[in-house]
Amino acid sequence: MSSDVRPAAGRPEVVAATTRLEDVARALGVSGATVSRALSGKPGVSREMAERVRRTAAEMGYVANVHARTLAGGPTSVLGLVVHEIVDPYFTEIAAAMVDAAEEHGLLVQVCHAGRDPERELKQVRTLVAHHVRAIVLAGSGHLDPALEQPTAQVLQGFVARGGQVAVIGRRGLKADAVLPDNVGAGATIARHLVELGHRRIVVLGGLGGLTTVQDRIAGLASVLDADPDVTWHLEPCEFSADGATAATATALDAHPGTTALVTLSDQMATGALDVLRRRGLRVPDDLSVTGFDDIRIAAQLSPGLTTVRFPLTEMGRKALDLVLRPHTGRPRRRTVSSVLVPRDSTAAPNPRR
Amino acid sequence: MSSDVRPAAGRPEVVAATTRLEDVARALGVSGATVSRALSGKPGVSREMAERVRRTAAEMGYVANVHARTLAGGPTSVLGLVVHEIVDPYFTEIAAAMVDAAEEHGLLVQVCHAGRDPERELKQVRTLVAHHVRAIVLAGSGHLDPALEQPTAQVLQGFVARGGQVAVIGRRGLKADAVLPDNVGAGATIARHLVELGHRRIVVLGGLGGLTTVQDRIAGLASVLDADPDVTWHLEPCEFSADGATAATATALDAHPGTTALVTLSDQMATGALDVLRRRGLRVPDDLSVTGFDDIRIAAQLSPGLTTVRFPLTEMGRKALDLVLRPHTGRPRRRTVSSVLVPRDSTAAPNPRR
DNA sequence: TTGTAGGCGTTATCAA
DNA sequence: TTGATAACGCCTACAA
Repeated sequence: MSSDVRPAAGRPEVVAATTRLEDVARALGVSGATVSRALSGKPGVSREMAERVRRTAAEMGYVANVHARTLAGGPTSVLGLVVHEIVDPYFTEIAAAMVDAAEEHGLLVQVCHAGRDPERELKQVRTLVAHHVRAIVLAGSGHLDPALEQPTAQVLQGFVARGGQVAVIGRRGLKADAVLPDNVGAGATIARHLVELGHRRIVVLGGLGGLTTVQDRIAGLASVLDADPDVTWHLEPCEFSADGATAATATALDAHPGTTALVTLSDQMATGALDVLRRRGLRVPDDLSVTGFDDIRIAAQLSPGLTTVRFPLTEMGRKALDLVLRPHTGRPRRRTVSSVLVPRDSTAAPNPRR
Repeated sequence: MSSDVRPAAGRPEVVAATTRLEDVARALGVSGATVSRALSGKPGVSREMAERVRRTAAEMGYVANVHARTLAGGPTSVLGLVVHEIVDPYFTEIAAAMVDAAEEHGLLVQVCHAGRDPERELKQVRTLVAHHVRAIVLAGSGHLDPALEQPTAQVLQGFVARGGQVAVIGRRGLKADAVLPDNVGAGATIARHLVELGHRRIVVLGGLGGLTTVQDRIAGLASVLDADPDVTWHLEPCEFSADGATAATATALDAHPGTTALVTLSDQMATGALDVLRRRGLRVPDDLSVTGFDDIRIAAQLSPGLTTVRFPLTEMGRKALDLVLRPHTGRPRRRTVSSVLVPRDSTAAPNPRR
């Protein structure tokens, strides 16, 4: 007697067992191989047979077991996405774009949270690899210290070698397909905007954390600010977060009293800075102009509306998915996305009375 | 010769094959069974053996193949989360909490986006079921029309019958473990706050969309407002979104000129309303008080800070994970979470000059 | 305490 | 065009 018979049911089965490939095959009196081929649209099955199989499978409510399929070497329908901070709207918008776009392709996205910790990131990537996801997308700044990226890079390399796809967003250290926001250009844009408004004493919040994004944005700012002999600017060491900005803003205000413009390296940081200014009774932009980066959703809802440089986050997410879904083996492809200045009410010409 | 030997490497392997259980076993000179037991903390392995295995596995960067494990009957390490809108901070915070908490348990979360569309939701749930996720969490309001929920309910029932776990957040129609925000209570809280401030002419934005959350919040508001004979209030039909609020705010202002307080059913809606008021040159709270629901992160960052009722979103996410991870079979468990009034600057006593 | 062997549901490789 | 049959990598009775 075949061992392939489901547990005999003396009484009616309570637990509706999943219908398997075999069940469909037996119902049709054909082999599992045929059903498999028919269902995955592979050649080697007659038109009518394929049709019959499909119909029966549908009637029986058959859904392939993803694990069995993957184990046997079939294609995976899951994508992995690793972000630094899920609650950060910057990543949320990217993630949302990917989840949406993935759905259009019948794919699922596994979201991981690395908290800017290289070790945690490594662990997440390892997990995704173990899940045999079809592709892995890493979103968020890389680290200046290559040693921190090395282990991850190695795991990813193995993943790619085994047919996996990899793409990164906003990360230039890893040798992979990349969607790269022009952070240097964005920095220059912000700096130009402030200089044109007449600001000559500027404080930039940032530099801590060893992130390439931070470095690039600062480099862009410096390229403009350093070129103008009338401008004095200071880099106030600050973590790349709202809380970091809260702390650094207070320090900076005390250390550089003549400042007329405060540049933060992200909209998130700007919210922290605005909080402090409000508590101190300083008016924006009358007393101080403030700027951000990214143009996340809330930038427009803040009051005053935040002047910032927009990166097309949704587009970036979709582009990454696109890269990852269009396999290729040559050298890494790069999609640079540039920023657009979004002037709002948080910047103005410096107040002459100060 | 064992067929279990990896492709002989005449030259150094380029393709780093995944290390398997077997590889770890061989490295230690033990059987796969021992490694399996040691790694999954099962009894039947000596303390020191277990320790050696764990160390070696870690050194070799071994991560179990999820598909093989699941196929062999092991536990699944993936959770499914279906939310209405990923970009909505309400869901983002819940999702973040779940992803984080899941990681602590070595689990991954597959995030799905249903866009408040029952059919799309059904499809997402089906996909998750096909992926044999360990548990499915549905976050977000249910529909007033039970017929819309029925197909999903049925699929979930089959999932549970096969050992799956299900929990919902903020959804009372489905027969499953649930984390239920006290929306009625929150509505009452907001209404009481406004009445106590002295408001007598109030407009509530909401009612469209057929969502239970909306119905409950309105019921809570009504329970207080209707009880006060001095209060006149109107329900302005409005979609449950920021854009909806934008449109409805304009209409409501024109239709009910004497209004002193504008109640929106979510913080998101409040941002839409505030936008309109700002554009119309109306000051909040001097000309009009405005309230929200949920206390999502940006509520505090708006200017004026938004008066709202806080639901502990992070806690709700973790609670749902908790329910889902502590299997049980009896009747559905319910965890009700109550709200707290968060008075900020968007509400004040009505201006007597108006 | 440890090892052996069979099976989980598919896909892929051969034959037929 | 179809059908056996061997992987895929792990878990778990059962044996030792």
